[in-house]
Amino acid sequence: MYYQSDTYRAHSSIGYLVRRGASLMRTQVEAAFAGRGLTFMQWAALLLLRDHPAYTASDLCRELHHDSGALTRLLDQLETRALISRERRSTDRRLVMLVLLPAGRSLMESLLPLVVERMNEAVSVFTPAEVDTLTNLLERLITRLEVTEDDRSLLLSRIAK
Amino acid sequence: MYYQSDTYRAHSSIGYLVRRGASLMRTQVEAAFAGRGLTFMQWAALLLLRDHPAYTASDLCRELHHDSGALTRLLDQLETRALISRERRSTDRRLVMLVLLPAGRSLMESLLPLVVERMNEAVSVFTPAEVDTLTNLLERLITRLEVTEDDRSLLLSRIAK
DNA sequence: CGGCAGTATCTGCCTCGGCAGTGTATCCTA
DNA sequence: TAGGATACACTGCCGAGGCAGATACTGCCG
Repeated sequence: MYYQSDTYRAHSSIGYLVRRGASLMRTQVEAAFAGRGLTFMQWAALLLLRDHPAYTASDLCRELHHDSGALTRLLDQLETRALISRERRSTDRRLVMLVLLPAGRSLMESLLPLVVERMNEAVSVFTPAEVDTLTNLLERLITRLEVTEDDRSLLLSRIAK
Repeated sequence: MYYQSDTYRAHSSIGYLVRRGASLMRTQVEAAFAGRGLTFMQWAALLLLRDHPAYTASDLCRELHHDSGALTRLLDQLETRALISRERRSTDRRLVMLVLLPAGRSLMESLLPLVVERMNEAVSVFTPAEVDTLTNLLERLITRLEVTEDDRSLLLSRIAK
């Protein structure tokens, strides 16, 4: 039992800190886009599509842990700007293959150094070992929370039946 | 330089991890409210008001690092539910003093153990020392990012003049 | 072949929060 | 002491994302 009810304060709780940190990191990354009008999630989608040319929309949804409805609209915007294209796969017409178009790739690659620079500024107060530690702790926290989330949705689906 | 452009991957970046963690923590905390219809931010506001009875709206805004417009609406909801009350201070009529009403206090205190339990579940994969480390690293990250944010807004206000 | 379950994508609806602007009160300074 | 600067709370507007349901497609099993 790390936290106790009678000494629990918002500002020293992981819940508050991680939320505040996420908000600041988002601002930090989006500042690197400098008027190019990308959101953090759009950026993340482009980055994943570069490394995984064979992704479908649901792959992306799963990897980003993003709402499927929100993802559809996000892809609409990227497609309108001709950064990606959608293509129904002929063998399974439910699937939409996503392709990073040249414009999308070049935009992504021109922004990447700027984003990396911002990220390095953010972690510039840490030693490399500390960044490793922080990364590791966050990964373990996420893994832990995903397990309980799965339990919960499993439970809900069982109740539904 | 911790991150490099040619090896940068979304999933191992602090930016992605902290965002994902914040989303999961929010879900985790709100699950503890079990149909009582509180949001994470409303909860945080009630918690701060318990510890600081003399807060004004702008105090809360500053402590929560929350948008002032969003905070006004959040307080509207809490006031409608008779959890808090607003009172204009007579000596400085710009200020709105916030008071945690008995209903708000009892709701907060009945939920607190549940929230603390959820938080403890979240950090149950860590040793106490590791939670300390994570807390410390997040606090330093936040401090670092707040500095650059201040620089930026200072710059913007200078440009405006 | 027909129905049924499961999956992928998309749409409508709603809430939350960011941003810019408004009105009012107070402070500061010439 | 008048007038501008600042602070505080609030409002309108808009975009992002969560949730539930609709639609389209596939695969399975009788």
